[in-house]
Amino acid sequence: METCPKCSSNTSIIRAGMIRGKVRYHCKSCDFHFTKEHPEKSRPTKQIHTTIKDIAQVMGVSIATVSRALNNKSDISPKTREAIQKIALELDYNPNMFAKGFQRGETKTIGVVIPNIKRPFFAGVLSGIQEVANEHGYRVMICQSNESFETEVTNIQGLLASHVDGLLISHSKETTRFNQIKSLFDKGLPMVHFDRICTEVDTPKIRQEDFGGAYQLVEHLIQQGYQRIAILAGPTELLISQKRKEGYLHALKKHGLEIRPEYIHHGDFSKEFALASLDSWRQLPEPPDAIFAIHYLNAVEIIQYSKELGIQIPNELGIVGFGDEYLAEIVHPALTVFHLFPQKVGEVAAQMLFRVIAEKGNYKREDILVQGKLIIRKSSLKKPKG
Amino acid sequence: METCPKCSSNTSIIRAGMIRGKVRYHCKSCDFHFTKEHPEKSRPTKQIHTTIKDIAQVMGVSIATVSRALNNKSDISPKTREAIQKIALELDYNPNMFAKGFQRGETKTIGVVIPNIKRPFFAGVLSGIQEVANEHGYRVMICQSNESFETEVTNIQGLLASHVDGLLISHSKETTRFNQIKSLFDKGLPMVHFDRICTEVDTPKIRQEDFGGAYQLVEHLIQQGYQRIAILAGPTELLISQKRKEGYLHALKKHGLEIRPEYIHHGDFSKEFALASLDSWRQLPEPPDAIFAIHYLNAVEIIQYSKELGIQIPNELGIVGFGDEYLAEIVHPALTVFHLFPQKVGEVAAQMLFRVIAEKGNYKREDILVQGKLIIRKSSLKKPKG
DNA sequence: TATCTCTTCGTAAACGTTCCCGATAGGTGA
DNA sequence: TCACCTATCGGGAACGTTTACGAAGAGATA
Repeated sequence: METCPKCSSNTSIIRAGMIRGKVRYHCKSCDFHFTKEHPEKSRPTKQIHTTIKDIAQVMGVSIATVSRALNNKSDISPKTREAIQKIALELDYNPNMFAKGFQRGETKTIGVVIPNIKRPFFAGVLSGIQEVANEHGYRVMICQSNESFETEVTNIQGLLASHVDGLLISHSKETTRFNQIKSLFDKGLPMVHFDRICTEVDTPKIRQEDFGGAYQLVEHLIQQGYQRIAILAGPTELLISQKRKEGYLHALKKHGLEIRPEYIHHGDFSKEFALASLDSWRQLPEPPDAIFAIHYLNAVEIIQYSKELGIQIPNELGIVGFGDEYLAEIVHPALTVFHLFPQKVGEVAAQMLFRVIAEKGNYKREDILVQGKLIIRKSSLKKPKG
Repeated sequence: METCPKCSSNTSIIRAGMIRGKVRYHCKSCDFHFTKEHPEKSRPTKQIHTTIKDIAQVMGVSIATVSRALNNKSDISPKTREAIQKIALELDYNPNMFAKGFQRGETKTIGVVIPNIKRPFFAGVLSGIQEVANEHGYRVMICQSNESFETEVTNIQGLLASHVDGLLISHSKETTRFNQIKSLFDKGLPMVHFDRICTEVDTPKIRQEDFGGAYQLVEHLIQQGYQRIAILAGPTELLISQKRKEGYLHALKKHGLEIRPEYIHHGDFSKEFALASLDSWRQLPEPPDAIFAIHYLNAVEIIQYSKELGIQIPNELGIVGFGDEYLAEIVHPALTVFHLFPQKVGEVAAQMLFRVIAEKGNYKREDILVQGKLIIRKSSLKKPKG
């Protein structure tokens, strides 16, 4: 016969069914339900983290005092403060950012959404972001969309669940609907766009000198005496694609050159696309005498392929591109590029985000253009140098 | 005269000093201290996140029920569950991972410590880690040490404060003391080392085929007829440096070639180091006729510099390297490399970490060697191909 | 009707931290 | 001695979530 844990009676106990696999009892005299308990109380889990509670226990003070000591707050005597800090050091305490963030409503973490880490541009951006974030005492959470809209949405969802304090976004190629981030923006989540920006939301935007760079590259080609300049552009939807094409068109117009639609190819940056474009251009009655590739890899691929085909660079064909410096230097002939500063983009973007976070919504929106630099090498030097 | 909020007396109130800028009172009749309160109760902060409490309020049920519904637990009727899930969707709810992690003691976040994101190898590793982490529903927090021991320690400290569930580490060049991670390991924090591993702690280690790759590269050089093979190694402390050198030495020994100390240069992977090494080797009475650079960038730099110096590659000087495929293909002459699979390394490392996490300490430690692949190109082809 | 059963829901504690507010001790000046 | 003061400490609520366990009710069985 069982005993009621409440009134200690053992005469008025009846069985009252099963619950969660255990027998349930009912004490009629005090009207109390209960189950048999199992005497299992082992907590063998090794404790990885020291808490302020541990410190409080050791010191014989309250957790409030420990908190004050560790955060250098007032209302505490220097002696106590130092003693606690010493113990904290000894016990190898470090604060649980989760609990901290949880209670203060901020997590000291920012989220970054990019298409692909492996692309040197984004790796550089990340490096810049990291640096600035570290200076501000923030951690960085990174997600890749792999150019998939769906993944991007899921990623942002995940970052949001982790309660990031802010978001740095560079959209995937696929992304054309922005209701998700629009709603986040409306809710007041600090966000900054960079590179692959989105014009439909009123966030600060960090961009590279796409228009100006393209303009400078094409103008350089024209000054070198090239007349029939083709452009190997990216996907039509991509903003950098549009901007760089605009720079290209503007340079042509400015210098009175004809714009020929057959010289304008849009593609997906793949090697196949680049080579096929070159093939098709060569079959024109008037093939281009220079190519502006908005992606440096395509430019490099064109150079390699031209060598295979026996095309003389830069005399028969001038080539310029956007982007990465190192590879451009290595290829033969070295590639004239408009060099961008990925790390700088990351730094500027992160700094902007921290401004937005600090100013709590009432910031003045601002767009920033990170300057690039024209680097002239042999792939476009038709004239003798000088 | 003030009124005591406890006994409502207003005759026995005396001032009792100041506290936190406010006047303090003392009621003598009920022995109660109090301050004047300021009637400020505004909460204008826009709410970014919906909580289960919000849902519970809307539905008129308890938060426990909401939690059960959203986590597909038992003890709930299908009708209620569906209704709650519908509301949750409408209210755009997503769970606060912080609170969740906080209460369950796990954060669904892993930390990664690497020397530098910008290096293609690590970018590739990260990409692999990300992918596997996503599959497991984990988020990734990344830190760069920038090859600084101090930064590395701080980073790990920070990740720990964020209560990551596990750690993936590739050490900086500087790191020679491992007491920090040793103590973490002893506390039971799941950890996996990759690439720049640490032999002093009994963690699972993911390595690349350093020894085997170096052996294959050098053997290939020997088979091509090169006799005086030099090695451009990295810092002595670095394990990959040691392993690759061992492979080099083993190949020489196996084929009966003399080991010449003057052919072995240790450095910091910098361009200056590579060029200076080539200069110094050329001044030897018997300069090397082939160079094995354990870092592909050094190999590429040697190729470029050799061209400047008018050295014929591969006839006068054969060159082979470790690493990145794309750049190796682009350079002229194309570089023979032992290709590694960074993404694979990341995937394997992450998978291993999740195994460790899942098996809660009682896992069997295992080291994994991620296979590489010898890719022969022109920079080492002395003999006509075939 | 008395006893037993199962389903479904609510209550409350716990996680680690911060912060508001009151408590207490020891002063000072009249 | 009484009114007043300051410095320093503790108690406890709050943050969002999960979960152990009890409550309530309906139905089944005797």
